[in-house]
Amino acid sequence: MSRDQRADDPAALQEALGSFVRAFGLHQPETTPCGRPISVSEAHALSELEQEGELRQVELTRRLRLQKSTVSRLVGQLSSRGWVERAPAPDDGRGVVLRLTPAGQRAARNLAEARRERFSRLLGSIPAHERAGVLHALDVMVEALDE
Amino acid sequence: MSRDQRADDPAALQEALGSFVRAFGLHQPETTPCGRPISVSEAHALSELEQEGELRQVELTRRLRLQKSTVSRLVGQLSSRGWVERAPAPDDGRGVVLRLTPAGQRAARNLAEARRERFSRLLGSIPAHERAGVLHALDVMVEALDE
DNA sequence: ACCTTCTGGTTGTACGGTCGAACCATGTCC
DNA sequence: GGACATGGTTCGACCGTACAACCAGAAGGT
Repeated sequence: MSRDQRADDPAALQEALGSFVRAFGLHQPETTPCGRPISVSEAHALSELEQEGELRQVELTRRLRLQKSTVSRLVGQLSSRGWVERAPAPDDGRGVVLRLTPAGQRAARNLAEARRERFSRLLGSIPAHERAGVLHALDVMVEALDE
Repeated sequence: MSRDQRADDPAALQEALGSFVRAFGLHQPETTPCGRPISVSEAHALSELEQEGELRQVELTRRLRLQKSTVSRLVGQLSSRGWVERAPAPDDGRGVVLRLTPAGQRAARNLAEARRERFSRLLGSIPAHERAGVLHALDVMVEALDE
């Protein structure tokens, strides 16, 4: 099948993506694909917080694309694990600022390490000269999905 | 961070993939990304059955990467919607052979159509000069996963 | 033949992530 | 200052999934 024909057959893309999602275990969101006893959403939250240092809860909601109620509970779980601190936002009396505790930073690093191993294997299966293109393509798709 | 550094960092891949999964709404498995009142797993099951015509239940379990109990219930739901028929396997007294009913075939076609539209819109949001690259990147990833 | 083990399916139970709605407090705008 | 919008929390419900127990049929060895 030629390249142009494939571009006109979006179902093939869905097929491939569906297989990918299942192969990665993403259909079971309560365990991370890396085998850690932590949910996918929690892992993403940890990752965002580690990267940003501080994050407004509403911003986390936006990035995770969840309802605010869900994020509230999610943060509550992370907090009761001792991984996240909530502080009142200095510039907005309604807001909450989230930050990782030292224990949370350790957890995030451990998680990142497990993730790194898992994805190293996947990345290793991608020819080196294709890697940048794959990453760029995923960025492009996310951007497209936001419109 | 330069492009090459990023390309060799598995965390970047995870980042990109995580964003994509969330942007696509896959973190909410009880509604299909196409906005249909049908779960992602049901959609996949329908798709597999449409493609294969007939499928042993155990084979569906394998393809969907679910537990057999989950698939049993899943099939029960599709059956009570009148979309799937169960018949005893001719060569194995334990087995169950699944097949789409006419209504199920219609549902599968409708679903495929909705999916097509969704992906067409997605493709439409991707700058034309990026499309070939994105399609190619997806191919590469699927290939990498099959190893 | 018989016993054991494996395999495909079903049912019961529990868990957990997500949403929507109701509600409160605070910010914003006319 | 009143109306509306925004950030968070809590409550209730839904649903997909796993695990375990169980049953029935197949497979293989003695």
